[in-house]
Amino acid sequence: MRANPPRPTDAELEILCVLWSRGPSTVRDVHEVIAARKPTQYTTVLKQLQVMSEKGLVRRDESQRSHVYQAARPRDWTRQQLAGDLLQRAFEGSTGSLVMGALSVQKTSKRELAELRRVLDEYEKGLK
Amino acid sequence: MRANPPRPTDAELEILCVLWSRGPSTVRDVHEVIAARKPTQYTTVLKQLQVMSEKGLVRRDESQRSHVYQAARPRDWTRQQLAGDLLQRAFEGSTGSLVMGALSVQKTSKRELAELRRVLDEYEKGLK
DNA sequence: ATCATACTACGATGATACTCGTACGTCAAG
DNA sequence: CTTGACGTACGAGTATCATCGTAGTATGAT
Repeated sequence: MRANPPRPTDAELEILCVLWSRGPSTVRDVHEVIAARKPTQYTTVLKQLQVMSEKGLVRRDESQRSHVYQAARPRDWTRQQLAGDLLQRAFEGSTGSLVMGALSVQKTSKRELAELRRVLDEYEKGLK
Repeated sequence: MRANPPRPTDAELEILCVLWSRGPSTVRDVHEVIAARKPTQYTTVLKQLQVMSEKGLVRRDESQRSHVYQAARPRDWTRQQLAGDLLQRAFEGSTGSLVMGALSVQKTSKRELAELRRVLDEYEKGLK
């Protein structure tokens, strides 16, 4: 149970996504979702969640026979960490470059572009 | 020398950044830059570069006694890969969320915001 | 020729990630 | 009370990452 959790690994992030979308879940719940995409043993997910609990990435409620796990940090907070981390490691802190990179890899529709402008406006409003 | 190189690890990315900024470099060149930030042995950088060469992340010119390394892929291409990868793994492919995350972690100035709008405009122009 | 310097090659080590099998406990139905 | 279904705990195997020490080779200066 470390105080501030480390950057989640690939497998851990996949599990976190499930928890974020489903809310508090049992191992069985998570396993069903994961195994649907890629053949995975139940105990693999279990072990993963135990480790994640150790790291402080998830919280565990043991009051039930089937323990219930939930993400320790909200989705947007974690996303922010990951974006900031990549920003530092690969983009020299240049937000513009990151945005450009994201735009060019994913075909972004006109609608989404408008949405992005709205995001910028909103952000600027909260700035001053 | 794998055909399409895998996602670079943290240490590898750090070295790639040096190569991108310096251009073709010897191990010594790279080591000097790396060691300035964090105490690191020469042979660590050497080994790293050998492995990266094996993976196809860098190319090696052995014609000189001191081998000369250069990044196998251009900076922007790699950045795009990384952004796209994160986009898929953590942001459900939503560019808007990624941008939002990037904005909120790094204090972005008004000037940069204007720059970002320009980036959006330019991207849209090339779209239709 | 000898010697110090600079360079590459490579094995070893410890840490972490990921996966799975096995052991074991609990509980309800028969 | 036995059995089967379901749950957790945990050790172990394999792979990758990151770091470094040692060995050996080439080069240039004395």
